[in-house]
Amino acid sequence: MGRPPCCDKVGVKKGPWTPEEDIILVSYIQEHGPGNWRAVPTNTGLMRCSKSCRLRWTNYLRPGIKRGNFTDQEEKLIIHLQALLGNRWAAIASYLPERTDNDIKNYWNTHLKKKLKKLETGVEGQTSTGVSSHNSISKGQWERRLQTDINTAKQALCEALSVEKLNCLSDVKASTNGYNWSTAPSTYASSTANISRLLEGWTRNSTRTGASQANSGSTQTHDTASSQGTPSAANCILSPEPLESLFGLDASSTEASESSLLGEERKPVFEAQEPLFFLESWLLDEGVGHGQLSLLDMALDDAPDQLF
DNA sequence: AACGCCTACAACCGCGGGACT
DNA sequence: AAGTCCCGCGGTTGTAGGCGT
Repeated sequence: MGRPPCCDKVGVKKGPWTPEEDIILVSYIQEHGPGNWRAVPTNTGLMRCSKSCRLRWTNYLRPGIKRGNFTDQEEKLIIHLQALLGNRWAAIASYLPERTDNDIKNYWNTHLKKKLKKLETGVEGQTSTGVSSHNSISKGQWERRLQTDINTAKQALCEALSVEKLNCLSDVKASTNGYNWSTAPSTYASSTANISRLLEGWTRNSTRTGASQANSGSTQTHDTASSQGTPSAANCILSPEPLESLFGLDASSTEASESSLLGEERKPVFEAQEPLFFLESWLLDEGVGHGQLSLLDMALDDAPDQLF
């Protein structure tokens, strides 16, 4: 019954990865493609558990990852999405194809949380309107608060998009059609820069062979999202889904959205499947700052096409 | 110059869902 | 059908580097 056990925990190395380990891992993935993580330690001789290998790949070595400072636009987008989705970092990361969920999570915990806290205490004095404070307030209050959060975030997002829209879109497109090494910041660790060079050849090959390759290259770089039935942002950009599937507005998901609005937990009001251009459409069509239709309304309405 | 505190981020841990046998 | 395991996710921790005193 079942499968053989995962990597035995005896002799498993922990702690920071060395450049040598990185190269071994990258070389292996270059040859076999990501996935089947259980086989990685045994086949490479790495004294790491499969989980650790996967984590190292997805959070650090994977091509197409943008490192370094978050832009204002990214920051605002994260704030906005966090207000909408809660701490669903993987879902949020699907809107920022060049950032990993771990990165976003860290950035939220270290920067944005404090930033928002400061703003709250500064602007609103003693009242706390934090995104996580809804547990202590009534449902009606929470809904109104969420509405305010969304409107505020929406305005910020619009500002960000209007300023950096072109850059953003070109970056996103470039990174989805091929790995955008030109955006890699200079602060990227020298060891991984070497690995980047190593990968460069591989990614060129991968993008050349393109989408027909089911198990390697660009189609695998976002396997985290796609393997869970949640198309990555890259996939969404390249092949937009019908609206119904984007918003999950079949009976079950609408029900889920409604229950999320009334429930204890902050859940997404739409499935995290469509990236920036959905948000842009939403902003541009609606008119920011004075739009009366919110995402809450969207979720409650059964007519998604009225948004566009 | 040395020390201690703070910040940022890489990595680990535990859990849940789904796949596999 | 049931047991087992893999994979991915979110929360948390450990540590290195930066900064102020």
